[in-house]
Amino acid sequence: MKRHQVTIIDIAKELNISKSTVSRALHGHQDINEQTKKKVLELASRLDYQPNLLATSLVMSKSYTVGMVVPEFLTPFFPSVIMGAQEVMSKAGYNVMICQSNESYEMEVANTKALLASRVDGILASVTRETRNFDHFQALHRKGIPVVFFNRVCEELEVSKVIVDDYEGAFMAVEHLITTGRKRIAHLAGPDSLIISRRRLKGYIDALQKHILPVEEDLIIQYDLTPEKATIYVKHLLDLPNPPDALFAINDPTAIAAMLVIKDKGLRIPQDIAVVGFSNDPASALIEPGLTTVAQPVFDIGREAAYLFLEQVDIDLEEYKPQTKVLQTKLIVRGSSIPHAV
Amino acid sequence: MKRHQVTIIDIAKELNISKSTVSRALHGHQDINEQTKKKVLELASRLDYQPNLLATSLVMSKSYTVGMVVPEFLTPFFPSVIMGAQEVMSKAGYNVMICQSNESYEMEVANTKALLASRVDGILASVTRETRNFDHFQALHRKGIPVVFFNRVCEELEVSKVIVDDYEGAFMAVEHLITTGRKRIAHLAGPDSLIISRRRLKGYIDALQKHILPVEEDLIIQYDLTPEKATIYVKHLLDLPNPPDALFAINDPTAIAAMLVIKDKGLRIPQDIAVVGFSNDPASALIEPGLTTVAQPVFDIGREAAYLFLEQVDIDLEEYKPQTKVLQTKLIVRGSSIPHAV
DNA sequence: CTGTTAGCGCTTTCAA
DNA sequence: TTGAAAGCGCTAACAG
Repeated sequence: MKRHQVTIIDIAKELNISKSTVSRALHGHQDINEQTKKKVLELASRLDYQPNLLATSLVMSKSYTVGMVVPEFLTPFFPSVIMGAQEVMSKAGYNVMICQSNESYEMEVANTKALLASRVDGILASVTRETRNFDHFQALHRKGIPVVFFNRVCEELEVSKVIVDDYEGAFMAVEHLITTGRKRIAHLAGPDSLIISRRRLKGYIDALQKHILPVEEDLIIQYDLTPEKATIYVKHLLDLPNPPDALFAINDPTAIAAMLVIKDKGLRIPQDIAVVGFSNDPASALIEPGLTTVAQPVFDIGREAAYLFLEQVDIDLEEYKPQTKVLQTKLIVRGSSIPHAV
Repeated sequence: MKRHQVTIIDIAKELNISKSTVSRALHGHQDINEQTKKKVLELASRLDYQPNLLATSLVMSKSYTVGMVVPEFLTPFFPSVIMGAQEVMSKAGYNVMICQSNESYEMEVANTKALLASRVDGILASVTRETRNFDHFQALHRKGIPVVFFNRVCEELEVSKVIVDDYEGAFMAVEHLITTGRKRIAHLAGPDSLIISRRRLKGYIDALQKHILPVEEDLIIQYDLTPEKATIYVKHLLDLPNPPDALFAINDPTAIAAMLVIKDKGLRIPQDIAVVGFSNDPASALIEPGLTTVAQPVFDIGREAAYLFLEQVDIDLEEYKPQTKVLQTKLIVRGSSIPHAV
């Protein structure tokens, strides 16, 4: 159905010049007659000429496009990261192809394949909660395509990464609970496959130990981050013979799900049980009481990932030493941990 | 830096056959020797051959990619629509390129240009709150590239659209407020440029008139959907000598912003003032009291948009008659309009 | 069943 | 300053 789109050949014919000249005029090469250049530009805009990126990319072996694959984007966390990355990428003349794996390993693999087929110049990725095999990223890396992980990274791969100081954030959060008088702090943790889970868990444990509090196995629950499971496990924790007086959740959605269960049970937050999350999603300020949480510099995560890509895109694979940027977190105290706080 | 990626020529050389044969083997054409086919497939997978979509698209003048441009994706509304569209597009063998215009007209224009440069086969779009000129979409349409609008559509363009019954939704919402005893219902409306604003406003007015309630100019405020402005206008409404006893907001973010202002002022929701939103964002169930709102079938919006694209992609431009799908909304009653509701 | 050829739209030497 | 020619990776007639 498509009418033939305008090409440089159309312009060349119309002007009785060669397509090479048109190409040069369009790109403002130096050795070009001002007259012809002007004519070309005029005609191009009159015909609404749009360069065919497919053709350019093919001949240049460079698409000026990077792929971004995120596990979900219903929560504002990843969209914010994407916006940060887009900001710096578009300034650098790159397009960003956004893929969403929907927390499915298979989708993630399909996404990376599709991006590879589109010959992206690089990939910025955060893996799904079920990804345990990283061959698809390994393959990209072997093919010389820069990969930058952010947030949910793969430790084994020797590529650049941007993460936040999950350990420190978790430590602060739990220490805050301890110094405000909590004795039995439960932790609803993420799956062991995600490094962020392991690091936040470590922060939790170390904070307890620093303050000489016991680390109790049955107060630590690792789960797969599906919302329904969160509800089940929180109920389980509350029904314990000796229930916790505080809960540190791996992320805000988990914490919010927990708060709903707690309120539903008629328990008071924070009097009966305090809750702390991680991420500072906008929803954490809406719920009542406000959710105490660990804020991450979302836009910066995206920006830094983009910078790390740009640093390596035009240099030799061998010359590049992967880097890991660690961004700082910040504790946001609200009413879910301290009565009468905001 | 990029090592040369494996091509069909590499495979052909290795096997001492022609690249056409390789191409045929890869695509399972009928006239191909089972033996050679098997050898090709084996070698291809051994070398981790990935077809170059750029080349294929170029020669076929078809990219099997559609672009989606949305005004924002920090709120789950558009991401959900995207997921719906992605579901049907990927089943049909298409990739989806997601662009986010950040509510900026200029970004939107840039997005469409970039998609055109990537030679997408079609575009599914929802315009920004500031878009008043639609030449960029007009241009696509003239070039024979199918455009499907959803949610925030352009009425003037003769292309397919999917919308929800905004009028009906608004009418139901306001009628609900009236039948639960509200007399002075304010409306925080969207900008006049968006048809959804106009239709929801009309639903509001007609509901009032049906119930013989006056339509008061100073209870209707049109605004540009920026969060800060919402706050200002709600304060203004509350400070009126004769303040409203109910507020119907153009969407949930606006309604939630309003609730925060109202609570901040020490007024009770819904006793002093009832609030109703539009969209049924997840946050509307989290805030207290729960926000009464009009639910839209978000995934279906995306799915329908995708179907409308697929219907027209392979037929002649002249043969296709644009359609408008209107999906139904549903009123979700929560505590912000009725005491003791959920 | 397979190879040869042309061409998709573009950039880039190399000559003129 | 410009044109001719080659080639990016692939598909699709057209012969054989």
